[in-house]
Amino acid sequence: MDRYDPLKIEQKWQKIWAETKAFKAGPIDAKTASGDPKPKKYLAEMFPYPSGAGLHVGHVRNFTIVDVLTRFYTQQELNVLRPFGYDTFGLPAENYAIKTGISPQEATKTNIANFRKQAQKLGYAIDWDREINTSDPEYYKWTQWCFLQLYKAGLAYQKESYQWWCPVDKTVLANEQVENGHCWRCGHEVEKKKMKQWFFKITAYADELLDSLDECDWPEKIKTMQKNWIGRSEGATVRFDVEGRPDSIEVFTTRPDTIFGATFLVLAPEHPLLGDLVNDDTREKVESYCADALKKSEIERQENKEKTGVFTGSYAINPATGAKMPIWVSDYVLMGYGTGAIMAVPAHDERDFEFAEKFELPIIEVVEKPENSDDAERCYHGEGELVNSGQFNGTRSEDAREQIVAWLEERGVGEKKVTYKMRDWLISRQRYWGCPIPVAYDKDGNVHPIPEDQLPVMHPEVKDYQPDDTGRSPLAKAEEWLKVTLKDENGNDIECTRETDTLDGYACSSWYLWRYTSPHDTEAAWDPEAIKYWAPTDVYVGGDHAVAHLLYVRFWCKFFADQGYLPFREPIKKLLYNGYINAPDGKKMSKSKGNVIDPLEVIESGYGADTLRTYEMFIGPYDQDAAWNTEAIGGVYRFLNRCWNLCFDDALREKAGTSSTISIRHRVIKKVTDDIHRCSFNTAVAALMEYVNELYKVGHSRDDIIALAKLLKPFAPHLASEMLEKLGNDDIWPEWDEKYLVADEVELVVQVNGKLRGRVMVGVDLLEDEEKLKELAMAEENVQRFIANKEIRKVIVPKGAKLVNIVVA
RNA sequence: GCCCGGUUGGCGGAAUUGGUAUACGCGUUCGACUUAAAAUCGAAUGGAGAAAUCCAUAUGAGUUCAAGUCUCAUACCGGGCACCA
Repeated sequence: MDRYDPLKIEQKWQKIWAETKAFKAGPIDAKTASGDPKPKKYLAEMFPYPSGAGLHVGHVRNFTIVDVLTRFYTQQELNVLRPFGYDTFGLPAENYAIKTGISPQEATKTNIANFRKQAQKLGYAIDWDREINTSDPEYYKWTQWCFLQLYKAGLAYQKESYQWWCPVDKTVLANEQVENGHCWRCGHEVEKKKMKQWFFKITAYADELLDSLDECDWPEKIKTMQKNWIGRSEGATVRFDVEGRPDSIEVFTTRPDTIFGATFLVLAPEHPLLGDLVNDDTREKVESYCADALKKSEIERQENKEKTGVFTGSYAINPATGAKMPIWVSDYVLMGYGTGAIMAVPAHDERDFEFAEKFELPIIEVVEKPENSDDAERCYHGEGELVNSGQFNGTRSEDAREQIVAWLEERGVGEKKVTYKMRDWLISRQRYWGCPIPVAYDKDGNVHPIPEDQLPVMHPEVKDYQPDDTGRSPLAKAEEWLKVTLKDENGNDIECTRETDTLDGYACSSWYLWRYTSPHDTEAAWDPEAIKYWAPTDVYVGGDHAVAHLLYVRFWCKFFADQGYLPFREPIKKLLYNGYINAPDGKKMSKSKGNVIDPLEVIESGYGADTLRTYEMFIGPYDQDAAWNTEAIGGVYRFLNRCWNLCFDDALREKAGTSSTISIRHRVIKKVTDDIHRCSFNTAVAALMEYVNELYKVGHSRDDIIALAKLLKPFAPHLASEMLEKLGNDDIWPEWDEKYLVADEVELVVQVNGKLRGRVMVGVDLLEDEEKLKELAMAEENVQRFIANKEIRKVIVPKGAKLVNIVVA
């Protein structure tokens, strides 16, 4: 007998799969044997950024989950689409180019080739004819087309404002790319810089993005994160007249019920009206305060939570009370949220309270604290009856909210308003290695979109990829490329200069799931027929981008549905968010710590891809983090060896027929099928191990081994293929028959007062006979010891539990 | 601070609907094979106890015939958000 030699058989099957294009998705009009349209499954992982370091064990976990499901559904004879691609635009390739002089195009090509080779070594069931790459002009031509559709619909627009700027990467960043005040790529502290930039109006879909989360079969954790990110809050805007001036200041509040307690206003340092509110005494102080606030990094603003601020010199009038309210400026009010101005109610808001205490401003209680509430609380922000609130005294604060807004509306000084924390998506990047934004500007600075028939706008060749502090990307150095002649509506030439910024990489990944359905279409971004059949994606697997990518795809989906390009409004039916694999020491793997496990090394050390794949599925629940265990992987290798021996070792085969295994076979078929359906991959592998252990003990038939190979195939496809070849069998997913799952006799558990006291074997036919079960249970020897001479209060026989509980006094 | 998760043997974890806690794997121990070792195969393995049995799912209460699972409180660990008015 040959020994199990994973490297040999894996090479053999990978070659066969590549040559036969074994995982090519079926046509969209595929039919079943009975002539009905063939049901489809569309599965994908979050496509990787192909770094120079190659695949890591995290990729392997992510891709293997998709692979197990892909092979499972394929074996069930569904029409399965499982494509693969590369998210190739981005900073690492560009920084590499700066360092080495190797162009991003070159480096990307090399890295893709490496990733492809590695993915093939893992035996993934990928339809390789559908490979895509976001930096391929054939792909980004259509990214630019998407941009133009958003532009035409008014959802791509330019705005000059303060933006997050990373001084190291020398580019602006979206809110979603700033983590705790630091750049998500290089980790450097970000700054605010006033620039004119392109945005996508994701806020236009804020409500739908929030509401339709309910339809998504996604982890609650991710849905909650998205809900918090969108941050919808209902309240009102109220206008406060400025004393002695024609201006009024608009504020946003979620607590209009507390307006009688508003004793001062606070404006953000960036507020445009500030200049008008200062007088000769205060001008200098306010200006220097604002200048300081703008200079401070967001980190500094957050670290120092002690309230600071300056009085502007002006007063506003409270529209509810008519009282005079000083207007202050402070950096605890943010320009980007609401109106950039607040009415301060120190009696009922922690931050306003702190501010009022520090600057000795009046505090007026307007909501009565219930008697049973916590006394330690210095300012009460719960609900209660209104006091000091004129005609609203005695009203519950919950009810007063509506009533007071209605009253303000009547008087024309306020109205209901909903605000969101989510801002529009900033998409300009001052970098070379991104998708060029397909617009140009005439000499007056007017925007002219590049006509669709002139796409793609390709990258110019440049020698120097180094960005600088000018706020213009390296594309600005390609003088010839910059010039473009466009036509106006009368057909006259307009001399224009191209946009030099590139698109945020997240734009490229916002539509790739649809491109996969017709990846080589030269007429459209995606083929309407293909999209109708394949999309939306049935299962999408990844472990990152909870609020960035996963929000952006949903936004684009809704937009293109509105434009008539997509027949659905949610792009991903089921999302599996997998956990990380940490180093054996439990810490994050990182090059600098030297604790990185290289999957290719694991394979080539002799374990092979099947062991690696199966181990990563067995390591724990897919959605939890796990630590690599260099010894435990040996257990999985031993298991696959035992599978091999069952099939190829003649000595073991002789044990066949010594026992009937039909019941355990049907039980494992059911268990593994159920477990894969509920994505409990670790217990599916455990069930297979248990099955093999049993077969070793009691012997086995040929059918037992066929079932084993079929059930094993999603996890260890090479080994399973080798086994099925030897057995001369297909790989169609086995079915179980309920009638084999019930044994003739079952063990009845007997409890006395809930404690296990005895076991009785009873015939299956007796399970329905409650009286007989009670009788048998009470007759058991050990049970007798516990119930003799005791009053029996109750005997419980739960349905289907194979258990009797005797309750005695 | 607020919002989510989580806490089960020496370790990773299982227990899907409230019904036999600790499946499966690692590690450890013993045995077989071997001159020996590795590999492989077999057995044992929550704690205490000679045994009957008792005690164990972070801690404390509660509901129930029955709780790892449900309820309340506390502690600890992880994640997300964080001056969002």
